[in-house]
Amino acid sequence: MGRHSCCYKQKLRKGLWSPEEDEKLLRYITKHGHGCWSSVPKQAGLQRCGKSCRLRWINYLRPDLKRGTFSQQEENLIIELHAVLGNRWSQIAAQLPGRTDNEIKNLWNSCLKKKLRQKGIDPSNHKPLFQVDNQQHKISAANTSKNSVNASNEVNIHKGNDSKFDFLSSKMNNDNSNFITITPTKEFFVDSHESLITSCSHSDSVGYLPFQNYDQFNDSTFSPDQNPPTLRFNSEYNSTILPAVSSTISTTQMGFKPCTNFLSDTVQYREATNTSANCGSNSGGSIFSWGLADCESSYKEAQIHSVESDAGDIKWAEYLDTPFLMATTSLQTHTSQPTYVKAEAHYTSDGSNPTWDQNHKQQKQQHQIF
DNA sequence: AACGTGCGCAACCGCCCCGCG
DNA sequence: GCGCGGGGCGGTTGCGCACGT
Repeated sequence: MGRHSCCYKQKLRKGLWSPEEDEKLLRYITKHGHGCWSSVPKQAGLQRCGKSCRLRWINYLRPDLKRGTFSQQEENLIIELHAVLGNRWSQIAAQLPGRTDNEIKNLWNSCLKKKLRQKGIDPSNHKPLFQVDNQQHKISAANTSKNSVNASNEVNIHKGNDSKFDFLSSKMNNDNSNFITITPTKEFFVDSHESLITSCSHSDSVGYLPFQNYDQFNDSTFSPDQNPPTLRFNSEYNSTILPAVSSTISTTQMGFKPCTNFLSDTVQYREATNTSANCGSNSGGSIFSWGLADCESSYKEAQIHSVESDAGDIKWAEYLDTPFLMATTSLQTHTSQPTYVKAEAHYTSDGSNPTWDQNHKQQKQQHQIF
């Protein structure tokens, strides 16, 4: 642990790299590749430690690096990814071609955190700052609850003051259980644009229902070729979402919608998702894939089917590795039968618009999702 | 012009993980 | 199983620049 042995060696330069050093390192790696980093400085004739060389190469000399300021799309994407991945800068950077983890980390610490706070968002958990107080309130309520609810089913509910949401009524159950019953007074959506239910299961991520941005709330009827797809829960359900309170995180799994979209105004958000789509196509999938669900391009087929396993069984890694969008949420009906919905959006690199899989109608009937 | 302040960025530090002997 | 070294990552620092007073 601690310092690497190379750092103890004498006469090793530290600090800023000179153009001559850059030139030496660049020339060496271009010709020989880096191989074992610890041997690079010696071979390249540099008075640096291997780690320093590696860092310099990765963060500055690499030929595929993108220079210049971050675009709005990139910033939005970083925010969304951070909501999912937390401070896993290398994983975030992996989704932004030409950007380094260091660059993204710097941007986050110097700029994005500030922006989020200005928008009233806690950058550490992507929740509205005022919700922290509410959350504490709910935790107290939870402590009095007799019910024990699997964390994998937890979801926080934030009902904004926005009058647009009077189609939903919610109340705490009278029996002190930690449920909030949501009774849609008209059709109740899980919408790929607005994410009525959102969030992710990542350990540090906090999910909630971002009701703040419902300008585009879509109450149109679902159509197979609707673009983008909209998931809608049957209005006949008086749905209970489990549970209303959580001491830590919400883990209802909703892969296709990171919980940060409300940060951006609609235009920005659409731009961001389009970027995701493009990147997803370029990278052949991975984490961008679920972002594709929000996009209006780049994925071709989509299908909805139920998930047999518990929501908690769905590993976050699946979101990261799968080439598909996966949107999973749990919704417990009055019959106490959880309904898990998993949406997969298959995309292709040709940028064509998505279409729903042909059998989705049958599936939606079977599971009474729509 | 001089000074103070804030900010962005490059680089370092410290730790963890993993492979190897 | 253990120690060591390399690679990698996230957190932090400090330099240099821009800007305001």
